[in-house]
Amino acid sequence: MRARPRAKPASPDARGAAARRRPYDVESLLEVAIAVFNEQGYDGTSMEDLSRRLGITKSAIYHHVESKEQLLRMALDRALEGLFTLVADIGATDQPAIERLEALVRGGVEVLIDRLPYVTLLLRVRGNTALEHYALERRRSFDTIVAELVKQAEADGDIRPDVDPGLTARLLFGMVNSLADWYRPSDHLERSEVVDAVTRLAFEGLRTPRGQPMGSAQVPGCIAQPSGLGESSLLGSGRAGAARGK
Amino acid sequence: MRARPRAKPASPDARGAAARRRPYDVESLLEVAIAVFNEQGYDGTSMEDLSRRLGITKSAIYHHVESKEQLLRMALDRALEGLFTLVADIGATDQPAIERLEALVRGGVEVLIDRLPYVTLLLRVRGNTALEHYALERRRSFDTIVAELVKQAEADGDIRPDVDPGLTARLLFGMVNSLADWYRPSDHLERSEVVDAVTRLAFEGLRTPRGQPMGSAQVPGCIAQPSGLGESSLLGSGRAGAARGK
DNA sequence: CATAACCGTCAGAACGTTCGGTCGGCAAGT
DNA sequence: ACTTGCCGACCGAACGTTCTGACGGTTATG
Repeated sequence: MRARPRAKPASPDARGAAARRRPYDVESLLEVAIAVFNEQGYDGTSMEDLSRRLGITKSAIYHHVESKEQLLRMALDRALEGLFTLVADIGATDQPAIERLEALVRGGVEVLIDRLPYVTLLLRVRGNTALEHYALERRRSFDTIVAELVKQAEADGDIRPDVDPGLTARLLFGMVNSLADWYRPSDHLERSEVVDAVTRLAFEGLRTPRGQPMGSAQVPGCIAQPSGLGESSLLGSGRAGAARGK
Repeated sequence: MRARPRAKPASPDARGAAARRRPYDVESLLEVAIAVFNEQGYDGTSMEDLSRRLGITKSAIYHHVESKEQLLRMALDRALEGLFTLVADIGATDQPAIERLEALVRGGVEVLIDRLPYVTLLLRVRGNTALEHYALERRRSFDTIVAELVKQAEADGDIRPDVDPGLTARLLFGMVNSLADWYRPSDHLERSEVVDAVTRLAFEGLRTPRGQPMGSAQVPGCIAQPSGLGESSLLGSGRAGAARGK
């Protein structure tokens, strides 16, 4: 039943299709592979899935690439390289912590957008294999850098002291990293627009600026919240406009 | 049919182990399964992995559960139920949008923490199967609700108008959802502490409150930023302490 | 109070399928 | 003639799932 010797003229169509398309190299193949990984998850993507998307056979993939894991490794390396280049650039400056932190956030958003597929993959790694474990460790060391910057800025009195620095750092970059879950370059949402939005929200908060109400709704400028300012704004905020309710 | 009375000593060890342990039911099995899913990813977890962790065989799992996917479905349902119960509760009130939004954020953090394993799984779904696609749709409809609340609060003049509402909403819940990536109940980090931290950061920003500097470092209270307030705080903030730079 | 019927729980051994990966060879450009 | 890009056939292992049946405990009956 089995044991079909060898040879065969093969179908000329298949060859033709391969010839007509621009042949793959490692780079173009990687691009597609990572896109599929991000759609279906790394574990959820089989080499056959990849081959189908590439329009070539599984074995053809192995002509360009050593293993499935190598594809992942290349992606993770590019993501990590982007992040650590960023911290190196910022570390070379001598601004105060708060400004370095802001630069880190802005730069973080830029790296995330510029290398979206790579960073997306990095953010989803769970540490199953040795490679993933390594990537996870590097990522953690990046997070530590952020946390220490936050701590320093807090010591400088430049960011609110009523939240734990580690917690702040995680939430801050949690917000940044969430970009990977929804940002698509095709949304014609400018990179700079996102950078500004993140920076504003993170540093100034989403509530209408107290110092200078913009447009309508005037506010008694600069009112001092009753010290425990965040407990609950449901009472005593004295805010007009509350009656609007839809 | 199966009239095989007593006979066969078989292996006493294996049986004994099963008998000595409190037997599994769907609930206890689900708990372990979801923990493993969250460690290794759903696709990265085989039924054999599960059986190893449970201390029973693969076939024994199928005595309690119809399929691997059913385990996922149960988890996703619990996560979604938590989120939509929350929006139902909030929808029943008639507070202004900004306060409902804050309640949604606080409640979102609480749901996420209370049902951490379930929500974590939900947040990692990529829409491969029909089930995942359904979960993804439901999640999207939740996000839409958030976005509309943000839009309304912005129309009320209660949150900053210089950021697109959809963008704001995504970033806001991006921050909330990032909890799933690092929060562990064992960190003895109180739930309420996290809720407050998220709320403060999201609504007031992480910069030291302008209206009322706490502790040291005085700030010229209530200075009016030059209208385009967020462009870059590197210049002109007039902040002292900048000299500290480590 | 014994015992037989029945139940939930699980092991063991398979099922067919799909996995990541290998191999020999063909076609075309240089 | 050699390299580059690829195909089709194939492998052993692992996958999710199913089947048969053994075991301990409960319950109903005599």
